[in-house]
Amino acid sequence: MSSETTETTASKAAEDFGGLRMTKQRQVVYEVLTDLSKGHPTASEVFVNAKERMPSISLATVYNCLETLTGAGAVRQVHIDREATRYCANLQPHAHFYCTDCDKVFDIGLEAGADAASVWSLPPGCRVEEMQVAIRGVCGACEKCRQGHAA
Amino acid sequence: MSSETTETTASKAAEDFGGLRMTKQRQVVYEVLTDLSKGHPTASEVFVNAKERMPSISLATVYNCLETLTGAGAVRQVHIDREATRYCANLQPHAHFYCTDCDKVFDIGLEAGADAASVWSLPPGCRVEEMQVAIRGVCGACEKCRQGHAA
DNA sequence: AAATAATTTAGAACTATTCTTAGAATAATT
DNA sequence: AATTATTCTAAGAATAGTTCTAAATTATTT
Ligand SMILES: [Mn+2]
Ligand SMILES: [Mn+2]
Ligand SMILES: [Zn+2]
Ligand SMILES: [Zn+2]
Repeated sequence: MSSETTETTASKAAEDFGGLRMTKQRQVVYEVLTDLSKGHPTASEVFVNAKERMPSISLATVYNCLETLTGAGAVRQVHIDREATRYCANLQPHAHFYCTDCDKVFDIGLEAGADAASVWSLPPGCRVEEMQVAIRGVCGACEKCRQGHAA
Repeated sequence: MSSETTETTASKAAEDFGGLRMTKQRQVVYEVLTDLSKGHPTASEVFVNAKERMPSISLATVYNCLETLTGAGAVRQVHIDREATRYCANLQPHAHFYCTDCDKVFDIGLEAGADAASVWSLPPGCRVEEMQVAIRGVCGACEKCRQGHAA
């Protein structure tokens, strides 16, 4: 994952994203994302975590960095309804499952060999650039918990 | 446009959505939606059109009606990134294609016999309640237009 | 009709995000 | 190294979409 000669494992990857200048704050934001990626944090959540690592950083900078990293393709935005944008460092094609009970967001991988677009009858001549799949429901843990309460 | 004994074909359907009280303004909002459904209008766009049919209607009421109709399942919200919520009266399961060139939103039907969730490896035990599929790209018309310019 | 409940209206308030501007940091050039 | 040009950050103002509030209107029940 490193590109130069000496690299600590912490300040890894992140530097070769389309000739992006990797500033300290971008590094920090990116690291927060890779660390919390499974949590799909919002900008404010990233801000809280980034501030622990770099107390001087501002919310505006976090927004700037997130936008820059998104533009560079290092990070992806996740939209669930019209809630605050969440961020995800998982670049594999995947869907998002939002549990309406615990408010958590889970990555859902593609079935082996499947193509996400294949089930949709897209009109000929159009060019697909991106696909966002948001599934809302109740996750396994919460579903089990519910059955405990009732029944 | 009447509500009493005689019913025009225009003021159809809309009244039996889960015992919803079909007020004049809900009727108007619903009719705007069925008329402009293919356009996937935003709340403000619905407002503009509703005002033509009922000049007294307010934006707040349009929001209220849209929420009520959504709750009753008469209408569906469409979320494209974090842009303004759009509304769609097409209740068939379908995806949305958003053209980044002309800003239009198109309904994309399921491939015959296909199941939208089947390509995703959902964890066992979870319950799916809704699925929003947003595809962004360039539509056929705009793509053709582009080829005309360049090349 | 009177009382009660639901709905609409107009505008204020709210929230996530974007924009603006000035100054600090960094890079490139001399 | 000093100068210049460029990029980046910080702080707060501005914006857009939406939700909330309270009063007025309309519908329903008693
Ligand atoms: Mn993800
Ligand atoms: Mn639609
Ligand atoms: Zn859950
Ligand atoms: Zn187009």
